Amino acid sequence: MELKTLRYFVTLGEELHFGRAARRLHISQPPLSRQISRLEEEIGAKLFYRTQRHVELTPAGELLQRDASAILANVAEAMNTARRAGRGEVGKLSVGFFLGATYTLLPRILQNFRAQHPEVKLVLQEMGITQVLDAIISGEIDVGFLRPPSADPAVLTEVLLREPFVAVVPQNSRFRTAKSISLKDLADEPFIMYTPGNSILYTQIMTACHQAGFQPRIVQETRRPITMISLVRAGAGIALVTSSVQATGNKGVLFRKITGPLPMTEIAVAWRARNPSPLLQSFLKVARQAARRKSTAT
Amino acid sequence: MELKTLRYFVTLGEELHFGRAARRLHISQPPLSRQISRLEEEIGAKLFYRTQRHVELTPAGELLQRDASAILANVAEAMNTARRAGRGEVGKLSVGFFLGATYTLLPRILQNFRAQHPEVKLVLQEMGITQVLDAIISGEIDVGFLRPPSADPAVLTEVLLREPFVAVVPQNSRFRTAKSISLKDLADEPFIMYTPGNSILYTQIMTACHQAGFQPRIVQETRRPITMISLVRAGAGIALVTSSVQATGNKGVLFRKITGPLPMTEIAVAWRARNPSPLLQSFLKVARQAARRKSTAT
DNA sequence: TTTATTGATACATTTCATGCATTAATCATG
DNA sequence: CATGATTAATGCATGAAATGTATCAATAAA
Repeated sequence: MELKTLRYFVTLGEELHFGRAARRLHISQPPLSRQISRLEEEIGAKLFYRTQRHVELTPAGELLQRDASAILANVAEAMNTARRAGRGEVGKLSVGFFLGATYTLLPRILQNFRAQHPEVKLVLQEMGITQVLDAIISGEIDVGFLRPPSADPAVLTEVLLREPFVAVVPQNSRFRTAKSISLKDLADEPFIMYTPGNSILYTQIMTACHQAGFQPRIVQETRRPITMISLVRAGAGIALVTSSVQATGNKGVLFRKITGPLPMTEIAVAWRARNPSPLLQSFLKVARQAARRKSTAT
Repeated sequence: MELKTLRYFVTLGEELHFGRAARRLHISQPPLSRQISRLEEEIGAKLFYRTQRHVELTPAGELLQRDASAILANVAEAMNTARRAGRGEVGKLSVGFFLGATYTLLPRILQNFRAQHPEVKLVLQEMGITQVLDAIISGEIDVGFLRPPSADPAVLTEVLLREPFVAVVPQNSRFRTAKSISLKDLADEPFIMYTPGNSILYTQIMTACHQAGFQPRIVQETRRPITMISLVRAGAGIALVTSSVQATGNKGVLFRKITGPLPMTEIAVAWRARNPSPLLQSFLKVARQAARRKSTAT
């Protein structure tokens, strides 16, 4: 049983005339006759009542006519779906990310990607930076956001965003009139700090303070920048956070630029090497575009 | 796009190994490679990631895999349905009948037919005898029940049942002790009669009375034997009905055999000549069987 | 480095649908 | 009633397309 036969059958079922049907199919009449009778033989039932003057569908033919049309439509649709999937227009993409990517970068990327690929299902998972790397390697996610460096050679990374640290100070702070703050001016301030565990930021800040010649006095530790800001607002001390955190709102606190030895922190997108999925490529393209626009905007 | 190609694709998608898949398909490996790449070309997207060591489905391939399996299953099912329809095991059959067939004959036929062909949809329509004939000719129904004769040569009929008339008399009738009644004994009784219009029974009864030497005194006319019985019960007169009407129940009235010139009435099944539908043939077969058993039972 | 495995390619072969010519059967027309 | 036209089926030669055998290229394992 081949689709060609079904197409012949459906056309003949519509025309009910071997000559006309053959013409519509761009073949001559004899092969159509042959194919139809071969089909009838294969099914083991007459599909057309035919005299030399009249062609009509049998009950069996009528049933098959309906089914065959549906099948042909399904085939066409399946091919179309596969074609679009090949161009990265449909499918599923799993994305893993750490908290720091959620402030400005990720929302923009997701928004653009959804606009360009409305039929792609995005599966989003928040996780720690190290978990992002593991998930990429294990194949649990197709693409992830993390802070470089990532050691694994099977994972490719590309820095999307470089952002400075900013100081978070209370509204009544002595820094409230300053446009920027030198890092060593903070030497005597109580610090609200990232948890040392899985945060590269902790290392960056501690190193920078060391270079500036002091050891920060840490009064509180937390993973979440939002919590830091709340604590600053409550007067517990000052904090250093990445610039993008400002996007979450700044009621009750002030953000100030930092001068001194603090490096920029980086957010990178990462994916499994040898993953030629067109969806992944599309996603990376959108991510790069969004990052470019974001960078200029900052 | 042909089903053969889809079958190759599905098998390869299951095996993920050209050699094994080819073996399962009873072909050698090269044609499989060719067919798959031809399919990829046609769709315009890679369906497998393949190195010389590993074969894996692409996202597009995975989608098509699902669709293709479903399509192949649908094709198999469609062929099966058509095959069974060819044997008269599935489909639709429209049956038209007149009131008189509904007492004993039709229920038995339908019950047997439904038991033997559970997947055949029966469309039932009650109509007058003349309408049955018209509906057969027009193709509105496939098979009908009527009282012969039917004039049309395009319609074949076959008598299924011959039944006598019986007299319906009130319980307090002077005939209550009689085992049978001679037709001419009814000469002075008030008659409850079929409507002359479309009832052959009217003609039969009137003719018989005439032969018996009297003109019945008609006090009431109705189409429905049930109504006649009600009227008899109410004391309006006596009636002559076909024997099978007794099956509807006889509370309050008595049924008595008639002797005399009254002929049997016939119920026939009728169908369009040149209707080779296997369903029709099955139905006729069941009808004949049911009629034979019914006849002996009466 | 060697050997085995696996998918792709080259070419001859076979299979099978197709087209042309013709036949048989039915319907319309004079 | 006979003739011609129409339509589906059949016979036969042709051609296209899939198949099989042999082979190559690339990778992984020993």
